[in-house]
Amino acid sequence: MPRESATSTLELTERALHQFWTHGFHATSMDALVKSTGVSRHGIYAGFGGKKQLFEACFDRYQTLIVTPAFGRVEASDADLSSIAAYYESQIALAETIGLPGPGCFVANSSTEIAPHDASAKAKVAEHNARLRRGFTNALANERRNCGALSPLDLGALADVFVVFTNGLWSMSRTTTDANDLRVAVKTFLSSMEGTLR
Amino acid sequence: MPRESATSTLELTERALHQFWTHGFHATSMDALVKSTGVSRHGIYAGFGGKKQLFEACFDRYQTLIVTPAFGRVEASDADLSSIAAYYESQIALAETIGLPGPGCFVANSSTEIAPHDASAKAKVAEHNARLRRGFTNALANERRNCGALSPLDLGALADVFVVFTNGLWSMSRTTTDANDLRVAVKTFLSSMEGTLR
DNA sequence: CTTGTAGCAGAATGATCATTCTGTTACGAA
DNA sequence: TTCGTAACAGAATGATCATTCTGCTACAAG
Repeated sequence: MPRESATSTLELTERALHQFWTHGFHATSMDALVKSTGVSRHGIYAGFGGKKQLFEACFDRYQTLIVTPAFGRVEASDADLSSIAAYYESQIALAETIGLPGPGCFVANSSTEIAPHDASAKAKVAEHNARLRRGFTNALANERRNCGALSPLDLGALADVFVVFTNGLWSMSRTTTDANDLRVAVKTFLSSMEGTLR
Repeated sequence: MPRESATSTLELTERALHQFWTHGFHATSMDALVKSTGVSRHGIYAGFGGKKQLFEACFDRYQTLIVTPAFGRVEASDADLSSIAAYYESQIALAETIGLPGPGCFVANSSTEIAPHDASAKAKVAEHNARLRRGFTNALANERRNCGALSPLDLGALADVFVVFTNGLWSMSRTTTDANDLRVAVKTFLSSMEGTLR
């Protein structure tokens, strides 16, 4: 319930994203969007065309607002396992700030709620997972080079394990009340993976 | 669209479960339930009280119909890591039979779609995850005993990693088209975990 | 001030959908 | 056959909600 209304398209999608993220697509009424963005129905329809289009615009907003700031370090050319650890920590800290149990991952949520019956949402989810996979592969390759391991490990397969774990982690953050549980799971997982890379 | 209508309460919930599982709660109309179960609105309301209650009954049905047959082996007193592998394989094979991308896990789906705004659904999801955790802890304890490892490993933390991975796996099965990707992720994950247990 | 325009609030519209209601049918018991 | 009952199909109800529409307001340009 912002005091001021959104003054730009970017700010509008940001506020809409917050609604969709925490309540889901179906449970977010047009009325709730009008109230939370401070923008009139007229403004929303003129700017986006409808609820569905506004929802889709939120995907891109989520990438730049949430994913990139946290996951960017994993995609950096000098990223390694510690970058992945930092990524998880920043997301857990964020979830903690918002309050646990949290809203999880907007993309993963959309994947279960919308994607089964919507091709464009499905494509956006697939693209997001591909991004994660690329980033993890990058960091894992660096890590392996750094520690001088030479075994012919399938980094792609390992990256997939990270993608699966990541999806599961945000899924768990929707029911967990204690951020420490998430931290312990991450720590345990990462030290196992570290052992595997050696 | 069954030719015959459901003749028992159990059969009714089974068919309703299929609808809710594949389409979600919101996207399953009362009309769809009437058509797919072959039971009249009157019958559904007389037997359950409403859509919501029917949905809740599906949780228990899912446990006995899907979870227990597959996860029971992990809960057996002689379970070990191979039981966990068999569990994953049976669920992947099931998803393959239904067709990928599949409906994922009914409980996890409900966790994102319903649980945020429904206490009873939230409790059922938490209970399910606790069940997974207990089962994995059991199998991991056996595995460690069998291979004679003595290091003071936190099995609970390791079990949590398995719970997270499991949630992530079913989440991925909603977008993946190739069951082999899931199998590779499982295989890679399990061999890492095996190394950790030694 | 006047006029034009952009954006607003909130009322109408129309669709969808859970729930309830109404008649009808099938069928077993007497 | 004749009740009585149970369950059916599908129409009415009422609520919710996305979308559209209708005036109104604020304000900038002249």
